[in-house]
Amino acid sequence: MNRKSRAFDKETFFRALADRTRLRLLNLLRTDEVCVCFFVEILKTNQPKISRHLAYLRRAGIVGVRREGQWMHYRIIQPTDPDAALVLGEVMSWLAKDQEMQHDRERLVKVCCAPQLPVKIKGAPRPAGLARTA
Amino acid sequence: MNRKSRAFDKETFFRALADRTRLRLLNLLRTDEVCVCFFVEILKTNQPKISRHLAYLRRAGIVGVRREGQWMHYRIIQPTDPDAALVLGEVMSWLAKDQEMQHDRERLVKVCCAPQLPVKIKGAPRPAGLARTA
DNA sequence: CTTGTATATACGCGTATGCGCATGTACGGC
DNA sequence: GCCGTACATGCGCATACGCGTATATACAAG
Repeated sequence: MNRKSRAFDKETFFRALADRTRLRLLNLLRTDEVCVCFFVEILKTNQPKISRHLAYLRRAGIVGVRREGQWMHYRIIQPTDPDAALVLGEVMSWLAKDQEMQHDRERLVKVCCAPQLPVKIKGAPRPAGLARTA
Repeated sequence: MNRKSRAFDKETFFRALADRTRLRLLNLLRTDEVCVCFFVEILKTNQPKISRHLAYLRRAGIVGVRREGQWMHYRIIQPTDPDAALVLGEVMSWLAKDQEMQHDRERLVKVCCAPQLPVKIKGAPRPAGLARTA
């Protein structure tokens, strides 16, 4: 094996997509990197749950992370396997048509574009280019 | 709900793809309908295992069945959700590039085009248009 | 109606998965 | 050094999954 695992694991890839919470996370990542605390706020769940699902997506080679101080910014990355990347692209477009997914994104825009962030994430760095993608 | 379930279940769909045995079954179905007994022969496993995985794929809306006497012919069907159909198409092309999958198909061609079928499936109806797709 | 073949399903088991809760780790500010 | 915040991970539990074995169902032939 090289730095990456030798053959892209299709089972792990699809299993990563086979969970509603993970699909909702991916949907929120469609256009921006997003900080963990926003996921917690938008999906209205506890933080360990979010972190574990993000870790799963990371192990599957679907998302990457960037640290900024104490905040972790997650983003979608191109899977090493180009066919996986193709499939993932289709999946993302699919998600964009889902009603619950659209609702999630509206909430994300509303929260992070508001003049005041909610108390629980008062200092968090906001996603960059959201408003026009709703 | 109508005849079909109202909203296509993405979780079930992806979970159906998150298993190597099921991916191998789909790969063997890429160009033809195939009878259960051939799966048992090609994947070299027991029959209940095959039937259960096929049932899973059927519940996920990915394959359909046709009865011919005592034989059951499985085939890939278009998922009711057009985006699922798109994704499935990409996945099938992806499988076509996988080495183990290619090997499976070679074995299928070799078995079903041989002058004599193996003893265990001596009377089984063979898939139709295989030889040129190998 | 009985037997044989092809396929589906029930059962029991070991293991994996997702969860909430508690704790560990990494960073910033003092 | 200390403490507080953001995030990750360990633990215990309930549930789901895949498996092999045994059994049930559906059809064909006699």
